Formats: sequence, structure tokens, C-alpha cells
Amino acid sequence: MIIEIDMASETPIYTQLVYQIKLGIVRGRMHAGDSLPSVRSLAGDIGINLHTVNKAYKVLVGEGVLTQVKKGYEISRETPPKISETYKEEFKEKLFDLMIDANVFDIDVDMLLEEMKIKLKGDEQHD
Amino acid sequence: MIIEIDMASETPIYTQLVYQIKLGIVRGRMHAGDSLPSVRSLAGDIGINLHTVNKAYKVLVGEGVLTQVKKGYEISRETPPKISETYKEEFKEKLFDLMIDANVFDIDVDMLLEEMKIKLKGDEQHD
Amino acid sequence: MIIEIDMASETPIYTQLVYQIKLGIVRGRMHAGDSLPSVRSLAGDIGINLHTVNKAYKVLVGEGVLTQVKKGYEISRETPPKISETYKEEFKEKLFDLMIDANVFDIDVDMLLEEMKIKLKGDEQHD
Amino acid sequence: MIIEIDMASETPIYTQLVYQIKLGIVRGRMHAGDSLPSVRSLAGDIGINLHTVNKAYKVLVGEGVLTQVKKGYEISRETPPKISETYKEEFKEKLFDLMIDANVFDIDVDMLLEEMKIKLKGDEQHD
DNA sequence: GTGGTCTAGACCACA
DNA sequence: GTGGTCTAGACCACC
Repeated sequence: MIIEIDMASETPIYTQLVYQIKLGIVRGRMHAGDSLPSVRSLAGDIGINLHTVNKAYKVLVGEGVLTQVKKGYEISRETPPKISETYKEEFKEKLFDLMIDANVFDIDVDMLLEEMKIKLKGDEQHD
Repeated sequence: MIIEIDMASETPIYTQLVYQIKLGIVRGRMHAGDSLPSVRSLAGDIGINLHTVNKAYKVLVGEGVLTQVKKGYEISRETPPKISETYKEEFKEKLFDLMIDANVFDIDVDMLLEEMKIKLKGDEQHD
Repeated sequence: MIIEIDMASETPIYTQLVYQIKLGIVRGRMHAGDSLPSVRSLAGDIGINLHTVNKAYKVLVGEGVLTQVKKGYEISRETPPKISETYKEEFKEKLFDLMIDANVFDIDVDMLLEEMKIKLKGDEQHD
Repeated sequence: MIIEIDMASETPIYTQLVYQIKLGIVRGRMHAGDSLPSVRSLAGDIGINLHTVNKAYKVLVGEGVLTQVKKGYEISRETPPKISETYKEEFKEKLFDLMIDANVFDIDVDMLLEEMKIKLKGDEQHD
């Protein structure tokens, strides 16, 4: 698993981890039913605290992205994970705030989104 | 000034305040050179501490959105405020993370953006 | 009298006024015994509050630069004004702090001082 | 860390703290990458409020002297911190005002500067 | 009236 | 343990 963590970023490490795992799914590197590395081994590989990995996994379980099974964690088999209304509200709030900034600072969001669609596909094909 | 703060939200109050003020500008309710309510009066109106308002104002000054003058704070007269490269990077990161979630949870971002463009204009015209 | 006040500056107006008056003396535009404009007229000319001009004059009296006489204020006849040890200590502190910044931010103070010596003389001769 | 704060001074405590930290760097007592004492521990040691220390640290981060990392604050690794034009203008203003006073009060700045260069080096070598 | 500074104490998120 | 946020209340400088 390829995980990139920026220790200097202001984004909490567990949050970065959450998004890196989701990114793996979006790019098609990980599929429903795949099992994840153990908390201990992943923490060791990345060089971060056990608790941090644990928290990231718990968050993903809470979102329905991962499922905890006997032998550890795996990608949930039911897709797409159902998201709660409150989560969707949070999502919209965040997006709305970003749009406000885009307006205030004159950022071209449409162009950025095009870039990102490409970046999201990433190396989807070489997997 | 119309300010809506959700005390139950996990978003810090000062951050909400920052976005509410920016929203006022984007919607055309406040214009370059307009002066803002004093730290104490706004705090009193909203029912929060003056330090919280102060922090929001300071953040906006740091972003170039507000300017501090002898008699208080006002909307910066130079528009649009130039945004630093590092800030833009942060912006892109946040947007990228949102796009990941949109993919994972099958959210139609394009549709949401249309909604938001309308919401952003808001009551621009009745002012 | 030529007084330049920057209302947008973070330096208090009365402080700017104090320095502008001292600058007039240093440049030889004003001499011992000269009387100053009345508080009211100067405030009117600059467009600031009476209290502000008053405070500046009071500070200068306190420093021995001005003397209050029946008809108003005049430049002290005794030169150079004696300064207290505590004032000199303050002066040294300020200068020391500036030197620290010069070191940290790699500013060439010697060069700046040369510039300033010229600027201080200013239009000394055309008066 | 050696920090000297004058509680009776009219200079704000956080400002004194800012200069004391810079002085530590200039004197070579602290180097790029060194981590600073935690906000709370330093506040406790000096006997001031943690918010006051916090503000000093924030100012230094804003100036590029300190960097905030996950585990706290550290001296920025990139040296020297680049200083903005507006900051340099402020610096020149302050220095100019001091030079005015030096002229008015007949203070020998050149001599003081020599003293200060020695004081700045301080105990650089015994460390 | 305005903002600036400082204190004291609380709760939370992160690692 | 670390910093982030928020509150409450105080005193001061400036205009």
C-alpha cells in the first residue's frame, strides 16, 4: 500500500491517512473485501503512532468504508457505503465554505476540478 | 449585519464568523471601505466572547480581506486580496479531499456546485 | 509648519506628531524660542482631534523640548534638553531591539543609517 | 533557555518575549530545528499566562522565525527568514524616529551601536 | 467610544 | 504530553 503522509501539514495525520486509504479505493487499487494491513504493521511502515492508525481505521469503520472482521479490517463489501444525512450536510458546508473562499480570492474552481478529476484517476490503469 | 453562528457545530466559532463575513462580501452586502461592527458590539449581538470576534477579525486581516484603521476594522479597499501560493495549496488540498469523499460516497458534486452558485448569490439583488 | 500624518499607520497619531515637530527642529526649520501653533489651529489644519494635539504637546513638554508659556507653547530655550536616565534606557532598549531584528532579518543597518543622515538634514538649507 | 522579562516595562510582555527568543538565536544559543519549550511550560517558568507565550510564538511564526510542527514549535530551518517590504518600511520608520530623538537629545548613536554589537554577540562563544 | 494586553480557568483534539 | 478554542473579566492606550 502506498501511503503519503505529510508530517508538517496542518491536517491531522489520522485524517490524511483516512483520505489516503479512500484514495486507494477510488483509484481502484483496493477493492471490496480486500483486507488492510494490521494497525501495528502500518504504523511501523509509516513511522507513526499505533493510536493514530487505529483512529483512522475507526473513522473509516464509522463511515462504512471499512468493516471490522475477525482477522482485522477489510474494505466493506457493500458499495457504495450509505452516508448519513448529517455527514452530507457537513460535506456541503465544507464545500460551500470553499466556494466562498474561491469567490473572495478569485480562484477558478472549475479549472481546479478538471485537474483533480485527472489526479483522482491517477494510476488507476496500472493496477 | 446578518451573522448566523451554529454553536453546536464542530467548526470553531471564529471560523464560522470568518466565512459569514466573507459571505457578506461575496453577496454584495458589504463593500470595500465599509467599516465593521466593533469587536465588542458584534460579540454582544451574537452572544459570544469578544476574543472570539477579535480572532476572526485578525484572521481576515491576515488574509487581506479586512484592514485595521484607527477607528476599527473595515473591508479592504484593494480588491481582490492577493492570496499566497501556500494558501492556494491548502485550498487545493481541501478541495481534493472533498473530491475523494464525493467519489467514495457517490456524491454528485456538479449538482451541488450549481446549488451553491445560487446560494452564494443569495439575496444579492435585494440589497 | 509642515506636518505629515499617516492616519493608516499603526503608530499613534500623537506620536507621529511628536516626531514631526522634533524633525522640524532637527532640520532647522524651528528654533529655540519659536512659538508653536495653538492646539486648536493645528488640530484644525491636520484634521485631527484637539486632545491628540494636546497630548503631543504635553509629551514634548515632559521631554523638555517644548515649554508652556502664557501665550501657548514654544520651543525650549535651553538646548539640548536634558534627558532622564530612564528615558535614555528606553532609547537603548528600542535601539537594541531594532538591532536584534536587523540581525535576524539580515538588514544592513549601517547603510540605512547613511540614508537617514541625509534624510534628516532634509531641506535644512532652504529654510 | 534564558528569558528575562521586565514586568514593569511598558513594552508588552509578549513583545519582550519575542525579542528574547530572537536574541537567543542571534547569540547562537538556539539553532535552526531546535524545538522550543511548550507554551505551558515556558509560561510556568516565567510566571506568566500561557496565552501570552502563545501570542509571542504566533508572532514569531508570522515572521517566519518559528515553525509550528506536530509536536510544538521549533526554530525555522530555512534561514534567513525573508522579510516583507512592508515590514522593512516599518523597521525604517522606527529607526528614523530613533535617529530624530538621537539628534534632539544629542545622543551618540554610533557609540551605542558599538556597545550593542558586543552585547549582541553576548556569550556566543561560551555555548 | 475603540482595540490591545493580560490573567485565570476550562474543555477538547491530537499523538 | 502538546496546542486550539472559548469564556469572563480586568486595566490600559488612543481618539
